[in-house]
Amino acid sequence: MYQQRKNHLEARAKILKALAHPSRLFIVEELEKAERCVCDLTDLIGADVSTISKHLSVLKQAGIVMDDKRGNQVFYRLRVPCILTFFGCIESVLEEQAREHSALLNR
Amino acid sequence: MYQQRKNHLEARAKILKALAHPSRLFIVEELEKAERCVCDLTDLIGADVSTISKHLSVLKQAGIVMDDKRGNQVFYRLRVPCILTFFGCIESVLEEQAREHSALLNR
DNA sequence: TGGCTATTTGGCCATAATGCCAAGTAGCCA
DNA sequence: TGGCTACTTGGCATTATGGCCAAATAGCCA
Repeated sequence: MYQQRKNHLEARAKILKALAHPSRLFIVEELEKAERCVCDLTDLIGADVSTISKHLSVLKQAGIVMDDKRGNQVFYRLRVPCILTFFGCIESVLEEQAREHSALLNR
Repeated sequence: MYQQRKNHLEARAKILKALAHPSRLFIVEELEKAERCVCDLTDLIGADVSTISKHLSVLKQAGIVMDDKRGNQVFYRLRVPCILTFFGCIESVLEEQAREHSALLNR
């Protein structure tokens, strides 16, 4: 595997890794609707604030979200608009799995 | 967070997690071109066969690839055709990062 | 300034992921 | 059958992740 390709794959993997957590997916879905402060997301998810803050840091690190401090709140929003279409593919994996599963049941 | 939504997010996260590794991304890209046996992928990636086999098992577990034993070789191929468009979005995250980076440099 | 709220960071523990080697399984072919 | 190749699985060490609590930081407002 050439080094350049390897670097590229690592960069992609990093982004996918950042998305690969239920709470972070939830955050991304919420941010598709509107920007949110950490406190909103914390309430919605129901984990410790520090946990949510760390999730947001992972998403920010990966370039998926950006933050904006206003007063003593920090608002987060998506940096890129395409995450939705992105998920379309994951859905089709899930549907395929469902089909497979029901095919097994109906045998 | 409702239980149903939580389950759905967990299912999505599982798929993303399966993709979130350089070698597994490489495998998916190779399988976009054509089916491959484990030995081909092992040569291309240059890790231990057992490592590749485990990566393939992760992808299979996630419903991304399927296998087909022919003779004493096992051929893998993609189960879903959309992975490419999927990556388009990751690319735009990467491009955005690059823009950001060069903006910082040129300041 | 002091107290309050919002957020981040450090520390710690439990659990999961990665990768190698070694051992096991399965199919071919002489 | 025996030996070879292809692959998978178990075991183990190392490292990364996820979550909480506690402490630190930052901005408001009285």
